[in-house]
Amino acid sequence: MRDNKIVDLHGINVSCNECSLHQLCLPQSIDGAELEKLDYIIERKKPLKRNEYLFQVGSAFDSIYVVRSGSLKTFSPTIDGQEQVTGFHLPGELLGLDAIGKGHHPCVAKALETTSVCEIPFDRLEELAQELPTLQHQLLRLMSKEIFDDQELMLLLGKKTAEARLSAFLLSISLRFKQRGFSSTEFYLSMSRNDIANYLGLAVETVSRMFTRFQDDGIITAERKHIMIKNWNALQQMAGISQLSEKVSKSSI
Amino acid sequence: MRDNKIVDLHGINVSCNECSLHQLCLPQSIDGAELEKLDYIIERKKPLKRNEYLFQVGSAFDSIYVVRSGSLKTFSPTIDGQEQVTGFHLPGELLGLDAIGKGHHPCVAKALETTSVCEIPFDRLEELAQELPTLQHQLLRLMSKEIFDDQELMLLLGKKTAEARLSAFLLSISLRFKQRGFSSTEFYLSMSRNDIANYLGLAVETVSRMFTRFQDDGIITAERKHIMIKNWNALQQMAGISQLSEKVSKSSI
DNA sequence: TTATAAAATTGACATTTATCAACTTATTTT
DNA sequence: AAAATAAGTTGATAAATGTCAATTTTATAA
Repeated sequence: MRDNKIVDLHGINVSCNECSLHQLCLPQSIDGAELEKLDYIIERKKPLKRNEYLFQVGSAFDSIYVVRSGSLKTFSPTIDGQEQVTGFHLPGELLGLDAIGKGHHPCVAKALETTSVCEIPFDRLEELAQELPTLQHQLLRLMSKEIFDDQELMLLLGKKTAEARLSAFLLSISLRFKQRGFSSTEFYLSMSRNDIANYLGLAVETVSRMFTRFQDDGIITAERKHIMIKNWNALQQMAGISQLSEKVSKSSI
Repeated sequence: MRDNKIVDLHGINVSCNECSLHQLCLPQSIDGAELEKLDYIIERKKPLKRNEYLFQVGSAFDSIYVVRSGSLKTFSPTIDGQEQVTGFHLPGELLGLDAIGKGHHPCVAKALETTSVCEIPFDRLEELAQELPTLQHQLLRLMSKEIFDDQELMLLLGKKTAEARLSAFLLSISLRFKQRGFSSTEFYLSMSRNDIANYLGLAVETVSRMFTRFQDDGIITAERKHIMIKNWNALQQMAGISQLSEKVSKSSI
């Protein structure tokens, strides 16, 4: 998995400068010669096909990754040989930050669709951050955002009812798309119902039933993976989180 | 809350050098003159009494905190005026890392008992990290550990049954005590059953019943807040996580 | 100390959700 | 295109959990 050749995507040299995710990513705060330095250390790997792995449990940590397009899920194996999904990763989001401390990845990252990522060798990033105060600052901000987002998700998983969990999940996905300039009311879920159920600590059947119920109530339309949010307020009401939307929209990261 | 005077605890000047949490904390990787610099910027605040706040939702972020003794819970207000507990913080653990990105605290931190913390002004820490590569490295490691731990907890909250959640919770607390040199088989839970239930997304009554069931099955003894773990394997079995213990014990942070 | 309030436990019951099974609809593969 | 496989949906039922109420225990205040 990790022996993919580095390629110029579609024959062009994709630089941070031209990247649509620039604002969300590390280069946000630097420019000119500094940006070139960062650009230089970033490796752009051959896109992953669906079900290919970016890294495996226990594999050595040496890079963090930014999703450029597509999406991945991360999961941990459980005692009974199942997997437990710990997260979904959309364009502009980082992967691998949980591995810095231990030096190896605590989870598996698997592409949910054709997915391309930027690979940033961490030791070189650290060196660069030592040189460039604004880069260090941005790196710390991004890690803080990761912690914040994780806590947001714990808020989601701490909900008691299936209704509250699924609606909070849909809102969360929706807002993440919005942050990246995509529609927040119409999108495709790249993960299966099974993955969603697993992630939310519910049975697949319960998730399926909730989807049909939300649809019957006119709150969403869900045709397979294609979701449209019809009644945002109702979703928020059910999710029962006061500041989910404000929190995220206030975000300046 | 934030206007507490800075005091020398019990009249002695507690330095990082003498701190029992040294190994877990930021100074781990530095020494001598460098340690003095760090020591200099750290403020040791007057201990918080039970139910006092370390920070409130929306309050300006300018410091991160390390718990020296005692414990705190963090929580977010929900739409219906309730609180949702997002974490418990034991000695040696950091607070406030989720606020760096936004510049204000997204949750409330409240002392569960008499609690003392070290306050580390973040801008000064950033400056110092710019000077000292090993400190930058340690800071990144600690933030990574925070992300890792959060994901561990999402694994916990993703469990379907109350049994699995409570046992995973007890194991998690136990291992955190162990990491800090306390007993992993006998400890006091500083949080109420209500806080535990809230955190785990369960009803208080369910938590209470689980405690009695675990006790009847000889897996633990629980006398109010005093917990003794009698059958570690059974707990692990119920938690259904394969590597919880190994993961944590391998931890070199 | 006594009085009062809060926290924890227990029981009865209603509701929700998981499980099992059947079936339909997509998606791959041959 | 047909066959095979996987994913998703729906129904019936059992099990788990939430809710309500009563009670006991512990903590706090007068």
